[in-house]
Amino acid sequence: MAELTLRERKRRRTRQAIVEAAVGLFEEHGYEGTTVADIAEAAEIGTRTFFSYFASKEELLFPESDSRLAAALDAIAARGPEDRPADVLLRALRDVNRDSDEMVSRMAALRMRLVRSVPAVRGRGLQLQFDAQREIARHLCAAYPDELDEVGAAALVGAFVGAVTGALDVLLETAGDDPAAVSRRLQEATAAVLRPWLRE
Amino acid sequence: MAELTLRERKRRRTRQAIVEAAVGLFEEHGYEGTTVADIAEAAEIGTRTFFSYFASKEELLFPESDSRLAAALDAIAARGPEDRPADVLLRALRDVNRDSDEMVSRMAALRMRLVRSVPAVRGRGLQLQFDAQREIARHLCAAYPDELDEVGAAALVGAFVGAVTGALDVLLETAGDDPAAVSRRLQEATAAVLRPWLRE
DNA sequence: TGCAAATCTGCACTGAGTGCGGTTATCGTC
DNA sequence: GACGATAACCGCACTCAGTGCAGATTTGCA
Repeated sequence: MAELTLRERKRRRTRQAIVEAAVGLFEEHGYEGTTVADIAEAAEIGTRTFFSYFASKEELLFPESDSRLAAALDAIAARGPEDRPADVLLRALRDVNRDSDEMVSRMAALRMRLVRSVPAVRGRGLQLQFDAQREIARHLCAAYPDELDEVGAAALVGAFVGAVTGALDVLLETAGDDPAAVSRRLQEATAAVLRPWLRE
Repeated sequence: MAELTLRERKRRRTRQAIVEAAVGLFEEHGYEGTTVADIAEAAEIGTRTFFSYFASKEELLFPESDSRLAAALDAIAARGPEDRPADVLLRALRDVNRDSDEMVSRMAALRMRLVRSVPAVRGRGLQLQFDAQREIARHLCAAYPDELDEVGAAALVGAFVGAVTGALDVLLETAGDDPAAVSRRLQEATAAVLRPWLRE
């Protein structure tokens, strides 16, 4: 079943070791207080080798951004015949957030903290999000060729994602760290803002 | 009237020289093909001095982001008694875009091209936009204390800015470089997406 | 004129990231 | 099990962005 060659298994183990070393060091000394050389040493690899696993120091923090995008695309693909584009999008965003109930993980919590505190990490995060948005818009446009053109789809997706991102930003600033409460208030706030679209 | 000390005049002149040198070099060799040392040499200053004018190479490209934010805040401050939050925001976004009819300038055109082609520049641009968004939301919330809480305001602003940004991204990809046409189609697309808010 | 403050700049440094080349480990095959 | 191909590892020397410092120069102001 696990048809993994030794090479691949080893590579995964090393990759995991790098991530764990990095998470530990980031928690201890902060992102900017940790050099790639530190991480490499802790993971027992050469500094040069680090860059054959991750293209940059930031990349380390965004390994599964693809899986969140995939979840959103799945939600579009699995749309029902009654669904309007806005319904599909809202479900997609919920699915993505549900997936991130793995938010309990150390990695995800750390990433969220760093996105909010380290400019370089925030820039990278926003960039990835923006790229994902574009991809989602493309698929949504393809799913509703009669109702949306490319520009309209991009605007719609941008509006939804922007609302969620903006609300989440403020929520994390004010609310405590209780993930359930944050999730609930996020649902409330976005539902309130997006209501004009959903009833009609 | 121009009560500028010699020091300040000189400093402005140098700053302008840096910008012009950089724009020329970026157009000729691309952003990543131009080093800070190249820019400094072309502007006839020491490399070290560059960093006393701009904190980083990217900063060079976003000098007046403050003025666009100010335009948006002005629009909020100048709201009429009949205006709903969404109306104010729409006008704010229009004002910001109108200001950027200085888009004819070399600098702005170059920036737009680089934002779309150079990851580091895009990251920085998105980050500045996000920060501006937060500031706008704060003011909007203060202007409508009965209707918006902080989270709701952030969600609303995020939705509007996200719609415009998403639409503009696709537009610039597909449409030609005619600024008037882009501007018109942008208005159409965002108006279509945001319609649910504006009639009610 | 003269003193204080701001500015300019070279120098030495750190840290991210790349290209190259040699070494070692793994793979598939015989 | 041996063997050639391939992939991974990793040191070295390099480029570039950015910082701290300290000395020289210029400007502001009394």
